[in-house]
Amino acid sequence: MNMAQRRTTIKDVAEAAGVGVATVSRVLSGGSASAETRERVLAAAARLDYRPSALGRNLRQQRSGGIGLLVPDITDSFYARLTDGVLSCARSYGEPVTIGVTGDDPEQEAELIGTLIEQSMDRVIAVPSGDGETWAPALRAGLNVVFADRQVRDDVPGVVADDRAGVRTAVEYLVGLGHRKIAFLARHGQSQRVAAFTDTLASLGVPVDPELVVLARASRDSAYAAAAGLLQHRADLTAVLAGGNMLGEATVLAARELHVRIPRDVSLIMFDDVPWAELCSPPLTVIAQPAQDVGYRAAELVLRQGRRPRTVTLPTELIVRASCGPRR
Amino acid sequence: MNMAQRRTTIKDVAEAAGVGVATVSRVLSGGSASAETRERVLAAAARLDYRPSALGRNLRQQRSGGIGLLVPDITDSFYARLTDGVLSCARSYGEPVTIGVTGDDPEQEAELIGTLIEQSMDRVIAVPSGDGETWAPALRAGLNVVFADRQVRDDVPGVVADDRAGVRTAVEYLVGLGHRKIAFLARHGQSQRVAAFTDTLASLGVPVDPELVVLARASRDSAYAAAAGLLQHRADLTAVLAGGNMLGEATVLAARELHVRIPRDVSLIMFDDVPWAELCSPPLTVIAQPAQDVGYRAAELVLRQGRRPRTVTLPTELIVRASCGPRR
DNA sequence: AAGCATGATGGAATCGTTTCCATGAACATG
DNA sequence: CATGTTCATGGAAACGATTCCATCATGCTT
Repeated sequence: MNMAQRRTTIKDVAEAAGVGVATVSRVLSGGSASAETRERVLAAAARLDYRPSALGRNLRQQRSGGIGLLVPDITDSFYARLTDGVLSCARSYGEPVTIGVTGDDPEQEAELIGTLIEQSMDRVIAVPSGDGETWAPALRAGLNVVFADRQVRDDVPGVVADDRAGVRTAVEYLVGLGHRKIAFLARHGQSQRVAAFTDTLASLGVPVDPELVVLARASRDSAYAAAAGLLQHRADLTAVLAGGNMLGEATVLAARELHVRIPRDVSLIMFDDVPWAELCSPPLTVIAQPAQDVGYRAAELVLRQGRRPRTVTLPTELIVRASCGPRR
Repeated sequence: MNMAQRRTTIKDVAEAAGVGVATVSRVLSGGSASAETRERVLAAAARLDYRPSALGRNLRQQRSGGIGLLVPDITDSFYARLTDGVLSCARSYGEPVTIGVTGDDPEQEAELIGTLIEQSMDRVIAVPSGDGETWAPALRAGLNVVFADRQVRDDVPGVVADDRAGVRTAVEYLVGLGHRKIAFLARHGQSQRVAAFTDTLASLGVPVDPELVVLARASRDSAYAAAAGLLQHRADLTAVLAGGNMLGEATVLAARELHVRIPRDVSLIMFDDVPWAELCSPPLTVIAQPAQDVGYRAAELVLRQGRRPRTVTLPTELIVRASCGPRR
């Protein structure tokens, strides 16, 4: 049997090149060495196909390479794109990324943080669940954290999309079309967006009906229940703003089920531009968020540990397709 | 400033409990110890909030915890769900997962494998790109690999969806509706599916037109180009089988662009059931694949290193919606 | 030519854990 | 009582890297 042979260590290379281990280490990490020695060491390393063990290095240097990434749900297109951004930045630094899904549950999040600490990961990008209190112990332990998509603590740098502006633009657009009874279908914890929603309505002189703000949990079922309930009980509704692609999906589905026509009966704007928004019938008007950029910038922030700005806000964009019409 | 203080080590716990480090290690990993000592150690560990360093452990034990996961594109719903399955299984074992995206490019794949080896990851789940030759060095080095979704080597266990059966069912369904000119829009490397496609046509006595098998690369652009080309140049076409959700998306988009109506002008069946398939207009008939299960089973395989079956094949299912009609 | 600066080099310590082995105590058995 | 057995325990050696420090050779300056 082809048993796993012992991996080649720095010691093997040193022997093969006829030098000490210190010299090998120096040559390989760009320290000073004579041209001849350097060549011998490099040749030996290549010949033996030597790869330094990250374990040994990290143990010695008291810092794990690699960055941890915590997202609520990798299945959600938004977080998948965010993850893609993180990976693409991390790759250019040669840093491995360890990922975990929190299910938007602070308890699971805390458990995952524990795992990361055990791995000596000192750099973490997270879409935080809950109120951010979960992060207090990790921060005290000196963890280098950057929040993405949501900002729940002032003492942690973050990268977010400008959802306040996104909401404002969307609401202005709907009001401009004559809508007055506009519902906001939001996920728990999107208080920023809810605030922007009511603020904008108020500033446009449209009466705010608190019952038209409906909160759902992160699951598909919860989203559907919220959307269906809204469409059923509020026949006076003329427009819906969905606070995420899952909520948008649920709204389209519920509308079809209940024979509510979009945009003829109600107009719909969805947060986050996903590929299927264009395939939908009608194609959905959306507030596009730069999900990949959010991830990329967050990774930059956590890798360049020098200066750390408070919060980076990336622009959103209203993409008008065909799911909104004038008030019926 | 709250500088990152030294982490508490096993030595600290030993001192606090008034025992040797060996005893602490034994107590914490379930070895034998007197009841009184055990209690003292546990108390000290809890008091100091001690977490053993995975780095130290792994270095000593010559095996990195954790499993590596290599997928072509995390943005693709199929691979995202597969990843979700891997994560959910890995979590129940308490194993961290390090993820990398290959872009379906053997070169990037090789680079990522190198990174994993540097991390001393000895367990890897991969959706292999190319012909699997990339994996020869890693296997020789004793890496514990499981393939997912594609099977490109006989000497590596794998978990795949039964795409041959899926293709057969789909083609039989289309032929049953009267279709004769059926195109297969496939990604490079899906030779299994292509073979199943032509075999099924032949067995049903339908003449096989090699020009109706079109290959695209993994990108969105390439998929669109292939779909558009097919619909433009083959006006005699009556049905399309799309070999993946990106190809399906491209077909719907291209059809809409070219004013080809689905299912009136051409019928469409898409591989992989994604959430938006139901939102599409018309809702898409699909071959559902158990993406999450594929990931979960692959993780089980790589974690239970005992017996290793050759290949696990999971069933696919034809879900009939509204994108197929009788031959026009 | 002596003294000094410079630069290459290797030995050894270190990181935090597990695990081998020796030690000693307690206990049972003859 | 002597001897053997069991068991808890702690010291020390690994694991594979980096890095401090001492050593030595070389070249330059005075």
